[in-house]
Amino acid sequence: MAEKLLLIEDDPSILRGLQMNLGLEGFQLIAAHDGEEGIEFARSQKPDLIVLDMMLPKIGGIEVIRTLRQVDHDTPIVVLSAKDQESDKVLALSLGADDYVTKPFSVAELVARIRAALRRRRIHQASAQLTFGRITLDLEGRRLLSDGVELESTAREFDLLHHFFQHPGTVFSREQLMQTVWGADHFGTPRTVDNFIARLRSKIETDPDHPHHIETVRGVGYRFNP
Amino acid sequence: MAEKLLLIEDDPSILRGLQMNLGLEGFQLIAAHDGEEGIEFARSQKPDLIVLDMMLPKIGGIEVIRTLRQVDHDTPIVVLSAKDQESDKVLALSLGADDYVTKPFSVAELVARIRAALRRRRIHQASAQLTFGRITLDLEGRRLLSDGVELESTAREFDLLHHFFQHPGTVFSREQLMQTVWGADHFGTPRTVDNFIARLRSKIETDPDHPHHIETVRGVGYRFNP
DNA sequence: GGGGCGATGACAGCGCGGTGACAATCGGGT
DNA sequence: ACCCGATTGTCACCGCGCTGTCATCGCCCC
Repeated sequence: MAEKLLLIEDDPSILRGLQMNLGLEGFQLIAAHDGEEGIEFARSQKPDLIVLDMMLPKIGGIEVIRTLRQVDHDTPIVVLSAKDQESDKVLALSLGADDYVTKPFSVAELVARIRAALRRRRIHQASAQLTFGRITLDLEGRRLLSDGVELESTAREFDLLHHFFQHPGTVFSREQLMQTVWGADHFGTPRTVDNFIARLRSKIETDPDHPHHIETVRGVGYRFNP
Repeated sequence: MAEKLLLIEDDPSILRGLQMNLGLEGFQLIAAHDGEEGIEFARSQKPDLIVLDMMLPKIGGIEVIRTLRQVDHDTPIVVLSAKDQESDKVLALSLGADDYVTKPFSVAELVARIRAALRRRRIHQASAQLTFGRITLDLEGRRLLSDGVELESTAREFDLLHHFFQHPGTVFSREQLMQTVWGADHFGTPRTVDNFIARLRSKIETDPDHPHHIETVRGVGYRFNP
């Protein structure tokens, strides 16, 4: 366990957010602040996966991927980039990046992609499913199943429920959920969380008026019960 | 409460500054003047967090981190260093330091990072439960359990009992409880405390008329007995 | 027996969460 | 490029239950 990730990210605030969130996810982290450092650490530290921001001072992200892939074809690379850089995306993937997340991104999505990339690379046979009660999350297909039959769920709904499934029994404030599911750089009212909770309840709860799985903790936030 | 910090700092003037400022923040302080002393005190004194200056005589900061992490992977380490030592920074973090502050630093920033590191560790700790007798507080789920079955409890009730659990056997005046549980900026009558004590007693005491856990100390306040 | 302190039940205010409607945004298809 | 539907996010209003205060009663200690 305890996969070692190399984060190549020059923006200190995003870096801190990543370190905190990915740290909580149980990853061991190494941080590089520009492309040069990134290449150096990729060689010296042998990370299990590299998270690379395309917007870098000095050497650009494309150049970093090219250099890395000259000596190492195996370590998965997950790329972060602004959403309008479509050309970068294609180029990065063709150079050997494994996956691509556009900013602003939710930590849940990033984590999902990191885990997926790690899983793909290893022959790690862990079940790509999380099940509590009659509800199952198919992580690979990003599908929500109840008793094996699919329930329609949107991206946010899935991410939110995924986060709850990863931390059953723990209370989260609306602010915490905003941070981890919507992303550290997202700004919005806490009320939005309520709405998605309501939508999830209407789908997964047997009796949405008396929810069992997603419980309200008054004055604090919400808790997921298995 | 009163977290114990170990300061490893050879410069006497910086050390004095840290002692004064961090002392005022309510931390308990231990000072080591070089790396050897630091390692020794880290082992003997079991501090809650270590503040480490990278510029040290004899053994360097990197070496100190490496040595500390061989036996102890948990105690957070916050590193101080001159701002141009970028490589040290990354190396320190990859060796297991938790956070990094560059000199010249503001005390406010250092304090913020210390508190963040302490909080992160507390969250990360597995056993988020406090148990006395048949009563258990599940801190992650914010649940109050008696013999393992959940008792309904409101936010305030939980916070108040949580405070008692953290200081068993200590008498608190109503004013102190108001300050710590309700918050320093809260204004209200001391009678409110009585009410919440009564509500807690009715829930957790076997015989609420002759309370055992939450004892009245006439003329003073209340005390929690395990 | 008296004074003072704590216990407790009642109650009013309001803060908090639930929810439906709507606006903004995204994305896919033609 | 345009349109249309789905998704996402915000707002406002409603209703409930927590919270805090008061008044009264009881009890302990002097």
